[in-house]
Amino acid sequence: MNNSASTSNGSTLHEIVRAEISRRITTGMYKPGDAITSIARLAEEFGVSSITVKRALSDLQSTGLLTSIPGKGIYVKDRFRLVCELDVGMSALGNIRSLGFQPKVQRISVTKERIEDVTLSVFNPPDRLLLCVRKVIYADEVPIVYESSFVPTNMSDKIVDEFGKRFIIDALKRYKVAVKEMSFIIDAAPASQEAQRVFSVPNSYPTLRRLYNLKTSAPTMSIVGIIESPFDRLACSVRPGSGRISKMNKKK
Amino acid sequence: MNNSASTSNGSTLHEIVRAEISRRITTGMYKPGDAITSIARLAEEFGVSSITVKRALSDLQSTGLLTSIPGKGIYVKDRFRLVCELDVGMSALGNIRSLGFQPKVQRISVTKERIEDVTLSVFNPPDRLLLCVRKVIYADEVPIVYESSFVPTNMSDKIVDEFGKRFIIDALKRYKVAVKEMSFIIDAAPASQEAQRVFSVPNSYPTLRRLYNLKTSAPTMSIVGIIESPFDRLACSVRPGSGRISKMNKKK
DNA sequence: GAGTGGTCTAGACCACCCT
DNA sequence: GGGTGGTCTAGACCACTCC
Repeated sequence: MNNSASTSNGSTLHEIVRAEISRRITTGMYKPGDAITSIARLAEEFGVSSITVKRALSDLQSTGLLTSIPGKGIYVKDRFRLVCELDVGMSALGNIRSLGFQPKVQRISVTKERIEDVTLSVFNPPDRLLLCVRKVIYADEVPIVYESSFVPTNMSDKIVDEFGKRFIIDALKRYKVAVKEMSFIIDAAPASQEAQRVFSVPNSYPTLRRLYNLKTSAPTMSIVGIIESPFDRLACSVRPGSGRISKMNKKK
Repeated sequence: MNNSASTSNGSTLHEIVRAEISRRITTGMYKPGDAITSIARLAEEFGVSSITVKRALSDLQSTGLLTSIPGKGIYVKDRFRLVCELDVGMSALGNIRSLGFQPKVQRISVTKERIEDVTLSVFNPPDRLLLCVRKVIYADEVPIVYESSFVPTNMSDKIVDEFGKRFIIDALKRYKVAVKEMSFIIDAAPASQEAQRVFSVPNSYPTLRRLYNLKTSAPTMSIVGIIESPFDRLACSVRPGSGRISKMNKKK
């Protein structure tokens, strides 16, 4: 390549190309929303094969810097991320709005199915047919959340209908259902197949997940679910209660 | 391919191959620790080019199912994940031990540097030279945590030395430094360059991160840092204080 | 030396978008 | 029709491991 050594020492060609494109993004030469130079041009410019450029750009899509639209070009992604408190993380609609974004909820499906996702088994959910509500939440038309929630089949239709319109917690609140207990597991994971479609991200795209288990009284029931978000669109803030700090390391 | 339609309908060839290999792992035909059939053999078996097989296997490495050792073969990864409470998440050594794993801490480096990572800027850290302690924590010789912590340069050498041997919180505790305040941001992110080396994972591998900000009294200081873990090795459990649930949705 | 995974290339084909 | 990204292929080369 004519751009000798340029940025960062990645030994391989596609690493060098990746670093250079990455540099052009961070320095603002390629701006968010813009299409970058086409693969063919880049291959010519760098003096490498087009496949090597494709490899570099593919990696940059996996790391969230670029996104491609087949037939059009490869674009620099907008860079904004919401940070929401975990406590209200499940009722982030107000949170989204207060941050200056326009929230939107779109129900994907309401089905009856068994829980197959193994990660939810940490909550020991019932192994029977449950009502599954799936929805997507947008901020300014950008999808930031994909949620699947599992509720008992005898749940009132009215409440289930609400589930598709807002976060579970909000829906329960509207119907005065008291939440008795609530636990979370937070983890990261490659985007699920559905999430890949919804978020337009490639196979191994990192996502932040919140798995939850709610227990309500009056009526008594257990609700579990998964909230999945692209890593570059949402983060959680947590401020452990100060009382807990002193309890730390009490194990065994 | 002779294995007609096999599993899951991915339209493209490498998706079909990926699904089939994935199936062989989940059904136990390829077992954790085992080497899978070589690329050349798979290409022959499926009747596709070796590059297509490589693509499929590469994707499976990105999703944590496989790991490769150049010159030897491609192996099925062991599947175990620690779930630790966020409160004690930073002093997980006892946690690791109580789960039946042998913990080990390895100090990587102690340097003086400015904070460059933009994600830490949410904590408004001081923009001056800080002491940076980097370390890796293992469970049964498997690296599960890569931590970078930034402390004031006037920190006592003895304490800094402790930082390299245990979690920050534990080190402070040992020296009776009181933690006044503590806040976390939890997010996901593609593995950083150093994490890729430490964890032997590819470029876009999903990791779970805990960014923290500690404020201590006697002496008064601010400590920030990042804890990075492979998504398939660690998750966090959080149980919001029950008092907080009632406060939910109070926004605006 | 045979086998392995990883990189790189040249070139073909397709589906798509925009005139 | 010309440009774009995405898939697939055949084949070459390298560094590595194991015997």
